Amino acid sequence: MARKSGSHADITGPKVREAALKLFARDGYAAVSMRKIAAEVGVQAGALYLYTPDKQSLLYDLMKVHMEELLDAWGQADTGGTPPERLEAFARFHIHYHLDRPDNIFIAYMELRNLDDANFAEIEVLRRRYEQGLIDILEAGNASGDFAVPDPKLAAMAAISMLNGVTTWFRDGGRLSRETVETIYWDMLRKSVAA
Amino acid sequence: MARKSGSHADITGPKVREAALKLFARDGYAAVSMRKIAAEVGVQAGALYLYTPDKQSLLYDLMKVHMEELLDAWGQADTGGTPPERLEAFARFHIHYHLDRPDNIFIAYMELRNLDDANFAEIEVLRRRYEQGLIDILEAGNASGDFAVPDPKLAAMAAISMLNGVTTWFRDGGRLSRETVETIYWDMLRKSVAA
DNA sequence: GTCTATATTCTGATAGAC
DNA sequence: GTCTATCAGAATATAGAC
Repeated sequence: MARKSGSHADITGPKVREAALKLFARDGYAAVSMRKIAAEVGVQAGALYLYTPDKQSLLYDLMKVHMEELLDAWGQADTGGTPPERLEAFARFHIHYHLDRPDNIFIAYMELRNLDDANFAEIEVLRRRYEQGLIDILEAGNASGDFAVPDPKLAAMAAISMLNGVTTWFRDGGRLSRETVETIYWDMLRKSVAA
Repeated sequence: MARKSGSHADITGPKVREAALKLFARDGYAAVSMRKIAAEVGVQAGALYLYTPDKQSLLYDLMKVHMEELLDAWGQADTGGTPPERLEAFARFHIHYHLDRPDNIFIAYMELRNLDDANFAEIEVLRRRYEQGLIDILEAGNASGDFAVPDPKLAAMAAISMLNGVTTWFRDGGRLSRETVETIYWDMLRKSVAA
């Protein structure tokens, strides 16, 4: 199949989403205009509407793909074992995955309020599913006597908040390596829920 | 001194900042127009410029006042003692203070990117001063043998991230009381840095 | 001190040429 | 598939009446 000259649907589509992700993460959804996204891609504003029905769908699609990929990746990384082993896997997975995708987590946690009601509800389901995975581990650890967590729901929120924070300050090439950071965070989390 | 009828500078000024705080926290700086702030206050858009030179200054003033009050309040709450005592005071203070001012912390942590460069630099100094207070406690605890914190800077970030998270889900009248939440968070933090 | 009116720029989105 | 041109409305901010 010969590619028609001037036809770039297979390239421009992904580039639009990449540009939107980058700019939404950097400046915030509301502060980014369709013209700025177009300029980042290197097309005119009108051309964007070949790839998305509107700006809101662009945000929703980015979030949905991110959450689905996150859930899928954690499903693969969660290879079982004792509750402490699973918790370590979760902590290391979460930090590692998010440090590789700082823009994604930024919009996933900061731009929820810019989703319209129906889209928000759908993303919220996926977000809660991810949280529930951690809650399950904490409850299993309580049952096995490895953990002493008075409220697994609260502890899960606290743990995720703590781990998420790493993306706000970590930079590759800084004072600490990823491996060191991962280990220190895991150590704090381990002690915080220990029996 | 008789008040002139129709003159409300002493009332409207604070109302403008209150309205801006509320709307910036709810919808985000970029999504809030001067017209919406004016509508919330009950005046016309043009009248706002009697109380602020522009929208950016409104955001900056809110952040600056918040950070200065936060630093001042922690200065009062930090009554000394052993490192574990001071850490407990910090944890309880931080949660308590922020649950009372959810809008303030929301903009302080979410709208930093909407400050222009000069304003950002000034707010960042205040933010780091607050963080440094916690780092000092952790270092004192390492020295006294109460804590075993391999990297106090990182641990301070992790702790603040964890504590900040409470504002994203806590609602008065929910499943858990403030006192319970405060105690559970403090317990997790205590264990996470323990020797 | 607040209003109305306005200047100017930008917004999301669409229509039609190529 | 991308462009130019354009619409209708909203944005920040200012000027001048009252």
